[in-house]
Amino acid sequence: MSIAKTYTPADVEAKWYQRWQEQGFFKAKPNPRKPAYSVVIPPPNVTGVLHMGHMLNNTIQDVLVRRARMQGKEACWVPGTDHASIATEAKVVALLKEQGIEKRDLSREEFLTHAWDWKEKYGGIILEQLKKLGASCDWDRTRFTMEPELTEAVLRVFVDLYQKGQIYRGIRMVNWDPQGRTAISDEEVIAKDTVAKMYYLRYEVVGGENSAVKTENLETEGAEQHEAQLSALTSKFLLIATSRPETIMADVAVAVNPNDERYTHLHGQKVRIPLLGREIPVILDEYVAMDFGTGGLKVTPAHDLNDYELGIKHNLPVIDILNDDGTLNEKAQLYVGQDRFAVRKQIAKDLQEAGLLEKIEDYNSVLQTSERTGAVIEPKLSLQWFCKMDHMAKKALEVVENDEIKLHPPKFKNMYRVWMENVRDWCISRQLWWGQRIPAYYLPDGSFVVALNQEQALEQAREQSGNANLQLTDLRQDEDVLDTWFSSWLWPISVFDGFKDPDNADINYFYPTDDLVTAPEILFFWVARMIMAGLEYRKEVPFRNVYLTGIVRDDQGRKMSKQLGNSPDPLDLIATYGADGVRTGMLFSSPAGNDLLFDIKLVEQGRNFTNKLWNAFRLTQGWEVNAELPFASAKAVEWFGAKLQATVAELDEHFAKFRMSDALMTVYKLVWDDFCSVYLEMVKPAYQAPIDAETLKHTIGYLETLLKLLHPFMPFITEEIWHELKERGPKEYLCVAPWPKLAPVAGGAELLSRMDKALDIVAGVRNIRNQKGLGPNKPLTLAAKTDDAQLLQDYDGIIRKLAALTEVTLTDAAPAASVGFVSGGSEFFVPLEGQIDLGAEKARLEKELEYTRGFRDTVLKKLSNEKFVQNAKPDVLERERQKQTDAESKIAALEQSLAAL
RNA sequence: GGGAGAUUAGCUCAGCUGGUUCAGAGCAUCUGCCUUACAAGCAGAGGGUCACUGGUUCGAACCCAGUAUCUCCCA
Repeated sequence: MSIAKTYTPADVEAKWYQRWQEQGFFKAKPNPRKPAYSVVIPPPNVTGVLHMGHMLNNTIQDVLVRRARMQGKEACWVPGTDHASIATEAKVVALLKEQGIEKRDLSREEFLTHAWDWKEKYGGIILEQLKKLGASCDWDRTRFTMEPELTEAVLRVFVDLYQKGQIYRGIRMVNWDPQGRTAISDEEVIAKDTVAKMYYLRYEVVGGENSAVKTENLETEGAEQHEAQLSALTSKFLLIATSRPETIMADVAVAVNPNDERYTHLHGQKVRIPLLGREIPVILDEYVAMDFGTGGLKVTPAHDLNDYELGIKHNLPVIDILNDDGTLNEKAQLYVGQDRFAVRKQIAKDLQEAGLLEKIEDYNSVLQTSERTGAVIEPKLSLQWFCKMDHMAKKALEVVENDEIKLHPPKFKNMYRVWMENVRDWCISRQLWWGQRIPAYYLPDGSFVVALNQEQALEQAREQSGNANLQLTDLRQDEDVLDTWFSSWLWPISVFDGFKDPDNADINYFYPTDDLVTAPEILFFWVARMIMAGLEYRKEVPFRNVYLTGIVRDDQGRKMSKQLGNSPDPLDLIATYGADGVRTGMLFSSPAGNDLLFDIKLVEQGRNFTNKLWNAFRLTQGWEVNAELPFASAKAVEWFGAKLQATVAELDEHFAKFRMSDALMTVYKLVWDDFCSVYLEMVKPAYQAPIDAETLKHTIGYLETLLKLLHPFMPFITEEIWHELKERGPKEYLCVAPWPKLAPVAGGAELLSRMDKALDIVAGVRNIRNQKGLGPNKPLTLAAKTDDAQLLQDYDGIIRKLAALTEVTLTDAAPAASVGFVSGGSEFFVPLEGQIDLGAEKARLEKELEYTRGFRDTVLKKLSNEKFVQNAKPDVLERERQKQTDAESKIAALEQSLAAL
């Protein structure tokens, strides 16, 4: 026998992954004889490399998919990647820059050539890495959100929604990313708390007394005088608080609340913008908060959403002083060409020198930043394309509310509802090149048509303009591309070609998909919108269950990130601990929706578990069979059969509730505790003694069942052992073996509870061994005072073997010089000549007696409570009575033991 | 500022419609073991006023109210 003592995953993982692929086990096609099970991968960005979040997410998907496959479903896991418009473009731009090439020097086509090169080179890395993890995707179905077919789907949807009036073009305040130089959606904005400065600026009142007041005076005078001076000052100046002094050149008004008595004298007046001197009106609006700042608000419609709305209401002009890159343009008149933040510093100085800066205060505010580039977002008015959300959101909310789609854990339902009820129109245009170009074509007269391709656009344009001579060259396609999510929201449909060919066999069979596994942070970005698209284009939800994973954090609770350097390299982990070890390690601590505090110890635990399994297998391979021997382990076999059945039922329940961690723990304990520590110890023959054929047959059968249950979690080692156990047919792989479906064992509950009692006796003996320092193998005997002699008779062999007893006898009284324990209602004694400490033994018994009496008393108290007896359900009452009986017999046993000492 | 969720052993978490076990698991800890499958192991043990304060109930970790702390979402 030469099976390695330690399992080495590296030796087998690549081999089995290759065989599975060769056998085509991961391939799925419509099969009317089988129920479909499908999952679409959340397509990783082509910019990414595998990180711990992918490991968790894809492990969970693989567990679900592998189990479904074993359950006899046509399991289809569709992989693919996402073109990640802004992130990829940024990477390519940076790479070109390193080579000394500027994007602006390239034509669109030239740039895209570079981008595609980049995608071909790096875009598939993550998918290759997922194979190392064991992901059982149908690789033939690998899709890319920007491939021709999926691009066509995107364009079709754009045209269709435009024709339905769901997509429109309009000037709106958008979130502008000056670094990416593109608009981004509301959902891509991250708010960060920050301490900013509040600048108090003096706007000179036109026609007021034009004498500057020195700030120093204000600071040195007393409070009363200060007030007096301040009020004098307000007749000359209006004090305005702003966190963005660099935007004053874009001011078109200042606003005060009409109810604000401090400013009544300013109604109908004008003020001058500091430094610039331009006159702007004082407008009245109840929107202005009187208790914020000074109660005066500068109105800058081009650079603030609220101001923009005020501007519309009061019919104010719009002055946009910012370039796309965040520098000031000539409309600002001052500081032209300088960056907005540089200007902020400079203007504060200049204002100070001009005596127009009253003071600067710290101020807690929220900084809006770009999820993609980290740049501070600039609210910017621009002409963009929008997709209406209200109608689609309403329907997408309904299906989650009525559980047609279930979120796991359900706590996310609340979040989802709030978002769907407050959703705003979706800005879908991006000022980038990498992505699907918006299929809108502008005519020379400035009007436009929307069409699937140039030919159709030309046709429409001729019709619309009445000019039959219009040529393609007269048309100019919109320069912008679509938001990446505008392609990913179609993913569950487009991967099955559901737009090109809405009635094809694949989509009819695999759609709706079953489960989606993703991160809560893209619940709205992606999940909600897939639901919208599904309902819009298939009239059916895209999936039934959404399992939301947590964020992988380090053991200090910090999010894993490259910058912190606190993330292990997943491939190193796999190389060190094996894919199976890593998979189980990740799952050990990942209840649905909770963040996972990654700890290498858990991966170690996973690795140890594979080794445990390996050694259980090794044990069974070391046995020699003697066909002459009678079946020696009937009790053990019978018990484990019942245990297995009960556990499989429990396991299926965990899966049904998407409790992956609990499911894993259930099998873990079944294998380690019940199978290895108990069952194998029961059936294991003495050293070099042979085993009987019947016991071996059952044991191998059980091991095979365990391998099946483990396979979704640990595909590699289980497949390896499966094939080591015996010669298998060419198609006979564990990967496609049927999932155990066990019928309830007659009297199973009774079998389990009887064995529990027997094992409790074993534990009692072992405890005494430990206490007395006797070692595990010193031969002992056991005397029992019990009403259940049958138990001892039935389990005699097991008890003696596991507790290393030479004999178990019945007795009426405690033997002299023995240590006792109580189990169930019975009393047990281990005679120990010369090793008894009478005092200690007495103390121990008394302690237990006191405790048991206390317990009995609480039970009695309950039972003597009339209201309890009246109100409690019969089974509860019955249990309490049982407790009383058990406690009383235990007390009697203890009392006798004490008396016998 | 508005909303949601959480608080149970040293750590990470279960605990279903209140009632099997005067609270469970894994890890960690402690004790003893290199016992012929496994020291990546075996056997055993200790460890909790279920955040706090009230209330409802025969009975509360669980239901209700308030307080404190934390997390997330939205502004």
